[in-house]
Amino acid sequence: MKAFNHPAIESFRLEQVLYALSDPVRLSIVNQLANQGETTCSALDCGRPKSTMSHHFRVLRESGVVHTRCEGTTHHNSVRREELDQRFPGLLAAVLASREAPTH
Amino acid sequence: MKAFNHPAIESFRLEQVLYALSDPVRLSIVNQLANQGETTCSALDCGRPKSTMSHHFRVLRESGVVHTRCEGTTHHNSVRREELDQRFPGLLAAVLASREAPTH
DNA sequence: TCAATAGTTCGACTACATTCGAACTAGCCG
DNA sequence: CGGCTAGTTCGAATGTAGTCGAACTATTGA
Repeated sequence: MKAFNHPAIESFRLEQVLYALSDPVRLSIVNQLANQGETTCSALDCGRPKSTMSHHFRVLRESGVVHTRCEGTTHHNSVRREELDQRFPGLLAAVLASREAPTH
Repeated sequence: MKAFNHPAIESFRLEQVLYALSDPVRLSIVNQLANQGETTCSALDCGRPKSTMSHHFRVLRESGVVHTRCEGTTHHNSVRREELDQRFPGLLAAVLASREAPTH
């Protein structure tokens, strides 16, 4: 398959990134990628069909959050950590650190 | 007017906060509140009718981002800085710091 | 060449968001 | 009381997003 067009850092838009991260499925994807490093689409279990997952990966790619590397028929996804941190310092770290509600 | 029900810190949900901040109008509101401190609804100029602004303030209130204090007929709005920072450390700061694209 | 696998794209459906005008509520002041 | 002002709520119109099955593309391997 052909490679994807990933947006350049300068064209990242804060609203778009926040929107991409505001969906539970996508937030779960990003958390898993952040924990496991590069991961294929099918290795993430979100209990949803491929077409749905593909849609969410596209949203994440187009916002600049995720990079997809094609190798044969498999797609290796990773979080664009350095670039996100350069453009929006501290944002990703804050989001990743805020997964769970505090114990009460 | 009667006071609003503001959610408690424990019930803040990350997705909801990110979603609230992912709208340009609401992001503008939050930025203005962060800069100016407590501000009335009408003091914010977003070029939109009252009903639209009221809707956005409600979204911001219900997500926990904004607190509204009623005094007579005017509503004083402010960002719930300490509580947000307690629940999602660094998130608000990162969002507020990321307003503009870098010079290029 | 044929089948299997990984993932995308398309189309349809449903649900929800944004927007705004109009009507409403509540407090203030003459 | 009557009018003014600040802001909410309602309802309708429009747009957009999430979901999924079905069809498709591309690659690997027998």
